[in-house]
Amino acid sequence: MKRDPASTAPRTPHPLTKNRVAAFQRLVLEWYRRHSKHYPWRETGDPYAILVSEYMLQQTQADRVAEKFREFMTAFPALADLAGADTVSLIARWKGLGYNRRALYLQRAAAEIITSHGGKVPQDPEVLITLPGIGRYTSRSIPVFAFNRPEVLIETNIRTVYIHHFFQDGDSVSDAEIEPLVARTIWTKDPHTWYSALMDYGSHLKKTIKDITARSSAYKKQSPFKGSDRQIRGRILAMILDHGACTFADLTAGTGTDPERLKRIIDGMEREGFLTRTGKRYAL
DNA sequence: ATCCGGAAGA
DNA sequence: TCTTCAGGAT
Repeated sequence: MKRDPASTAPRTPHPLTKNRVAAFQRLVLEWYRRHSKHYPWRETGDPYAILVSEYMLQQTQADRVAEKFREFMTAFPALADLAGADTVSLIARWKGLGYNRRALYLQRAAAEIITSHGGKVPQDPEVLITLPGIGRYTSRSIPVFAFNRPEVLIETNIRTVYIHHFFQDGDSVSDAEIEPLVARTIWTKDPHTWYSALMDYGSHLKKTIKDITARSSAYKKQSPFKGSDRQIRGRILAMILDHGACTFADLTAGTGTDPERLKRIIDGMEREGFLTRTGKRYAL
């Protein structure tokens, strides 16, 4: 059933009374008490570790991040280790997670934290959002999970919970509609636990019930990966990781890409800081 | 509104 | 084979 976009009538059927808030919190927390998953970033009090995990978790399944996170933290145990790392070992440790420029952003953020914030991960979302690779969501998720601050968080799993519970028959539900509900229902006694519970529960709902996320206005279908520029970019990075510096001819042959297109892609990667050209060879 | 990865489940 | 993923930058 489609909702009239011009309608401004609230579609939440009942006002969010204290009793209803408490009941919702009990439901989520009780579910979490029985089904909580354990992740390495839930066992640390180190804000740097939370920072790393939040970058890795952007658009990458938590179950897939867990092992990569452990390896990454072993390779770069502290902020300074990451800030001083060479690009090869950085990208090598990131390999498999996808969206590799998150690794570049993360390293630049680490450097900025050292040079401009006294080596301490900032607690204020308005400060965090100035760092590269940190947007609306991550600027709040770091304060929640590193400092247990009661910020308002909305991501795909949380969205799923609120759409399922408060917009039963709603279609194209916007984040603007969800946000006040999230704000009103935060379990302020322990925001870290609260949002962990919401995320695990939302993940479970998505596996159980079909197409909840499709009812969000934030829902978009992705463009195909096969044959895309980002597939070529992945191949370029893999080649250089495996063989070291490569010539343009190496890359055309190795990636099976016509020169004109490859040139355009390489130029982009140079601008982003993935590649440096010395003479005829491209390296990380 | 598009682009950015690549693994994993269906 | 198709879909999704603890989003962000341009």
